[in-house]
Amino acid sequence: METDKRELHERIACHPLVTPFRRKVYEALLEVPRGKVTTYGVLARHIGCGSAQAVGGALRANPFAPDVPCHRVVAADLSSGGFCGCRTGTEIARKIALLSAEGVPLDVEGRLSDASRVWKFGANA
DNA sequence: TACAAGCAATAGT
DNA sequence: ACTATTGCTTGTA
Repeated sequence: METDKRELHERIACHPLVTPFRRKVYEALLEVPRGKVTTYGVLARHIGCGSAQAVGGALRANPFAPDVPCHRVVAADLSSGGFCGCRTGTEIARKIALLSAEGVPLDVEGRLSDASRVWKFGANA
């Protein structure tokens, strides 16, 4: 039994710091199934934005973590990217652990071992 | 309201 | 490896 997604969506909509753009980012992120990841670029493109940095900026201030699985977002290079505003450190180790617990194989460097684990919106598995 | 700087990135040189 | 580009957020004037 999982959390009511609708409630989470309403929670997002009610948040004062959440702009329409951020909301798109979070909702798109919720479309990524467990055991899969996505990249900043793909996610940005999916929400109609050409800047992955904008996505990064939105996730950096993600007030819904880990309800919004920001840890399922990696860089196009398959590197871990960042987590909770940190690009390296204990937080990243936490991100790796979370992904590993979801069935996503990560290298000891925090890199994705299998590129096919990347979720492309519309390209089903 | 207007302007400038920065960001968990990516692509191209 | 480095620079340029990208769209959005935040802070300051």
